[in-house]
Amino acid sequence: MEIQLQIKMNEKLFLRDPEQSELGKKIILHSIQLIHLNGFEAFTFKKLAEAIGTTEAGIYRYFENKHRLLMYITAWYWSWLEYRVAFHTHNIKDPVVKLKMVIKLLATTVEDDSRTSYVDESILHQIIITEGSKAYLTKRVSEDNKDHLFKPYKDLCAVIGNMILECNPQYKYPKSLASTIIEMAHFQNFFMNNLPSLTDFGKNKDEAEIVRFLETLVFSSLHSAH
Amino acid sequence: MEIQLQIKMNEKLFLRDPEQSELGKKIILHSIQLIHLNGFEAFTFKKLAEAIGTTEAGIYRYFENKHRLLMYITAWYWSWLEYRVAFHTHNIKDPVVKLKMVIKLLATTVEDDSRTSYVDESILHQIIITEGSKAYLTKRVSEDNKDHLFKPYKDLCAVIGNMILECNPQYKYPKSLASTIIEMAHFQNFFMNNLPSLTDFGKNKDEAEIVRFLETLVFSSLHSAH
DNA sequence: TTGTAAATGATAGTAACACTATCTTTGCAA
DNA sequence: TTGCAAAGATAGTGTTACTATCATTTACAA
Repeated sequence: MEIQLQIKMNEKLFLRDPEQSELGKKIILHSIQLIHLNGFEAFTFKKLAEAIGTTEAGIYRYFENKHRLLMYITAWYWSWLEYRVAFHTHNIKDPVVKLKMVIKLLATTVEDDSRTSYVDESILHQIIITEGSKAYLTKRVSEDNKDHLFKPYKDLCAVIGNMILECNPQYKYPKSLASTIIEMAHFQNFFMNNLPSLTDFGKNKDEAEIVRFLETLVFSSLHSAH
Repeated sequence: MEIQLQIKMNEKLFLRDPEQSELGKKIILHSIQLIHLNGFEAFTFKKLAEAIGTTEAGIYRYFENKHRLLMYITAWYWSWLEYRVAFHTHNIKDPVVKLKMVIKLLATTVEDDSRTSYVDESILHQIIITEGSKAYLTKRVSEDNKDHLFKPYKDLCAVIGNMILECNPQYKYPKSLASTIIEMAHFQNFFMNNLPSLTDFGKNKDEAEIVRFLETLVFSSLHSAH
């Protein structure tokens, strides 16, 4: 049984849909690899074009600029994660169990999903950790937000926020707690690997510890009488 | 009584110490303003030189490149904040009260400190929220870390981590909780103002609510039996 | 089979950016 | 007054971030 997973992306993220052509898929595949290799700052369309075997102009037909490409990639990631969350929490009734699953999905290394041939999810996860927040930490956030370019992130946050409310309908900050879980799942991972003294996981560098930290953080908030 | 506040900076952050000359101080003052105005990506040494009334070459005598200048500014901010934390928690014995003070200092708009003539702290606070994490979200983190360029941030984190342990010596993740407080104080502020649906503060846009959110987050963790 | 349009390839060019080099002037101190 | 560091002035280089144009291939439809 061969299933293809296709994610519908906001059309404002691209000039030409990269999923609709070989060149487009190559752009996604190689940009993820190159950003992972050199970091987003050193990543250029010229290098990307060389890696693919096309020219700069070819890339520009798909993406306005490299920041838009980053936004596309991050949006894709959050959409894919929301799908995974839906899949893995399906049929689970206990909201606590669901929330634990979400934390695990967020904070644990992912394996490449063979149903998406042109995206390597394990590398993607790595670059979202380091580069993901650069998608919105700009002067253009509000404009981009009006074009709904961050919708996948916000949707995921809303899903998690609702689970939090299921756990404790009285809890006052479901959305902020949700965005905290999302961001910290990534930042604690980055710190663990790069600035370990900002975490308590430096010795073992074990993602499972991040999961435990987030679980205590979340569930003591939700169970407390505040 | 006129007191000057001087912060000793790591010498690897600059080529020539900006605090030791008029031009240097102008570079700091105007770079903060320009980054605040246009964002870090659009900020260039040429624009900075024009704003100051000098040339690009003049700036390059002080800072290797604009990323180093950002690192200098953020390091300065964290040092200043650590000083403020020390000042405002001095003579307070109750660690819970101390920790609440820290959260307030982190999450609340600061006023310009008149003892530092060449730094406008209220603008500085704003740019650290948006640009601060770009100082370390790079491929060079580990190298830069070896040169101790993030020491002020790590020191602050350690100070907060110790307060956390004072509150509850059994708590397992003092450093991760500390870095979570620091990052979330800023990110929730950014989200509140730019992507409000990621928070529960969108309506009032009131920093006091961020403080309350962080307090419940922190103290339910510290008081719980986990 | 040919016609047509879309996608791609190939090449060129521009303005801005990120530097580096060099030479001159200024200020101030021994 | 000489000497030296800081700053000013000017120029230049390679790269980046795009835009434009025209030729070639492909795909499918008449």
